[in-house]
Amino acid sequence: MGRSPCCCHDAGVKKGPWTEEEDKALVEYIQRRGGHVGSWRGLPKASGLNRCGKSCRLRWTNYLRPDIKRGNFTDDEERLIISLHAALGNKWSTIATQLEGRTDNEIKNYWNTHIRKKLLRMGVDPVTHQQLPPDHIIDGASPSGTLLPESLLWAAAAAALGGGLDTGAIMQAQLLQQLLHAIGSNNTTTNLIANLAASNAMLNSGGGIVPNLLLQDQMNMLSTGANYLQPSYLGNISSFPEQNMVHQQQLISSPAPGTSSSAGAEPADQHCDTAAASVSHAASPAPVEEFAGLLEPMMEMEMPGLCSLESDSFWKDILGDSYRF
DNA sequence: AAGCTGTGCAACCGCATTGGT
DNA sequence: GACCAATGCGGTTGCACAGCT
Repeated sequence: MGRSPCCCHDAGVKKGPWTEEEDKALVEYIQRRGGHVGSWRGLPKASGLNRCGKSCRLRWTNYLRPDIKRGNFTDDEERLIISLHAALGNKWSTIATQLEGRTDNEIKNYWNTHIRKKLLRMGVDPVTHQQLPPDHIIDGASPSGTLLPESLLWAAAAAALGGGLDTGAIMQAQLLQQLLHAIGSNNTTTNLIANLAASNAMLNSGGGIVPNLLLQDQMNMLSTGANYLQPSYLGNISSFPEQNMVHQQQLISSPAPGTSSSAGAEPADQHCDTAAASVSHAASPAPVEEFAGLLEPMMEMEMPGLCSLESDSFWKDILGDSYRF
């Protein structure tokens, strides 16, 4: 694909930090045009700036735009970033759309300078959001690189969504996580239904994904009841080290995967592994139909808002993908 | 006080993607 | 479908500053 030579390579174009005068010229020019830039490439000439159009765009979108929120990130914002990163990876621009007033560059910087280190300190791989092996925790180096089931699930969800991110879609993906977990664990049907009902009620209770992620009491619910798709360490970010110790102890004392009989109180990550392991060796010819059979008892219950497998191809597609993994 | 080191962040670079012809 | 221009995006760099020795 032919790529045009960038004006940034012109010898006379200024680089480096912007001056107040340049900022003023850029802001005034854009404001004169009612906030509509038109062509960034033509902007420098039209505004009298000796800058690359690309540089102008960056300066505007990352710094000068009037709706940019400055200042420290709140705990809620931090939690949201981690959750979204667990779901989306380094899709900073997509993540930025969920944080009003924050730019992708700002979030990316904050991730690299704060959150990433914090996760490493507590023994969580910032790439996979899974617990690091004990010998990796101290130095925080060399993430496992293994794409774990939760990531695969999210990848499938993201693919099914066509790369878009909307509240309902995330909620569906989260409910799917719950469903897969329920299948993978040795739940009784009653527990399965209770689990699903809990997560479904939670999904239906909020106005959107953001409130669901942010409300502390709901976060507490996650760690004590329903296995929602939040990294388990999100329950209380301020006590990462303490939580890590508890988690380590759980890992040491917990029975081998697949032998757990408790339904709800364990970290979602572990359950996800179990669920996916169960799912992955399910060599049945028609996993989606089999799954539909599991759901049959629930269909007699009142679960408003829970989509049906017959009517929602979203579920079929993702489940199919998940089984293929 | 001077030098060194680590940190945070704005800005840059280059590939990917999109849209028009 | 091929080509090109423009923009979007994520990784990386480099500078300013603070803290430490």
